[in-house]
Amino acid sequence: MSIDERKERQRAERYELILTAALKLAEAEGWDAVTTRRLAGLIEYSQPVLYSHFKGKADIVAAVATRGFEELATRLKTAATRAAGDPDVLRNVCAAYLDFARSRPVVYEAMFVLPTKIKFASEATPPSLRAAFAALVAALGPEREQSDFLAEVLWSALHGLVVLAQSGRIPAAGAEARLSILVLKFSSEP
Amino acid sequence: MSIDERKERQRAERYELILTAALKLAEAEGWDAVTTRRLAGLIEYSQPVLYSHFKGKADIVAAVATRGFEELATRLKTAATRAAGDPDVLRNVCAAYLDFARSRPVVYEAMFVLPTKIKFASEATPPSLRAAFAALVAALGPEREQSDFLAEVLWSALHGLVVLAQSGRIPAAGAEARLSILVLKFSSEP
DNA sequence: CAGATATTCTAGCGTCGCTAGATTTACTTA
DNA sequence: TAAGTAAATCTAGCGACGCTAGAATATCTG
Repeated sequence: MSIDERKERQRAERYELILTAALKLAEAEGWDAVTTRRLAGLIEYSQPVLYSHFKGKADIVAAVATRGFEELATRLKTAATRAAGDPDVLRNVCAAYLDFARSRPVVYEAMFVLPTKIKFASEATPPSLRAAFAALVAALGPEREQSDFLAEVLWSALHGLVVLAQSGRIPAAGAEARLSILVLKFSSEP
Repeated sequence: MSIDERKERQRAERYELILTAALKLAEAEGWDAVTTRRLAGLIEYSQPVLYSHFKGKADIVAAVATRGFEELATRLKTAATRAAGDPDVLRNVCAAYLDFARSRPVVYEAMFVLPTKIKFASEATPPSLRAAFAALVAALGPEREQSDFLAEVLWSALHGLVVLAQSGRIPAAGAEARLSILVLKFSSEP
């Protein structure tokens, strides 16, 4: 059965090839440029091969997004532990979120902007996504009332800052000042 | 020159016809369903007629968005004056923002989500958009330091709540609770 | 009514996501 | 090793997209 194993391995490699090609192309020219034809050209296979790995273009984007959830969760957890106990935990975690969005804009877009079938806030939510959200909750400090709602509002603010900045709707300058304001508002006990 | 006036009037009517058809179609089936072909069919003219009024599809969306800015500005100003002096100004204005987004989701999408060439935070920013932002600034109370940054963070939070809810990324339930938290955080002096 | 001008339409270009069916490649068996 | 089968891959094409050149029609002017 070693032949089948090799085939399986080669398929997995080609799967990776597709994902990295999609990511590189999106990073270079945006998700609009990621067409099935160009992707097929990049991996040097014909279009239908893509469909033997993914259900369609949306599925490829979703796969990139899923990896993004893992990276974001890791980053947030790292930021939280590095500043554990510190009064700046919240600031560190928020900064990590914003840094992630800044450093991987197209991945962020795949995760949180493009239409997706990935389930949020349900049983089918990917574990990495739950973990990322849990990191936000934790950063807000010890169990308060309605800490889930609180975390959702914080997340909304962070997400708003990211997308409004990415689409040029708020100026790039002043990001630090906005972060400070946000942290101030959310760390002070009412 | 009355003939030319009639022609001008008819052109203006057809312009309106296009915009209302686009809006209705978007409301019924989403912006993806708004194609130049379907739009042409709805107004009972051929496709190229659309291009004698608008530079392209994006231009039509932008026109819908521009009207949305006016409506939003009006709503926010009304909410502000109705509760003037009241300690609940902020809550009222935020609620008005969220209500607008809830009641006109596709218009909101055209304004703040879909890619657009409309300029934000620049000299070319439409007056209605500036007015809407000014209403947010005003709702935050008398001149504080960095009130523009503060308003931008508030706006980000509101926008985040809207888009994450609209895309199913945070649950529909609990909107009231989140609004309360947001207002609490932004109204308390640090 | 004839000619000029403005308006509208037909038809088509190149692109998209996606897929049926032909073809080639790889493996199995006699 | 050769023939036959199964798996993998490709060619070619469908219908829809935004957009436009140039033909056809309607409208106005002299």
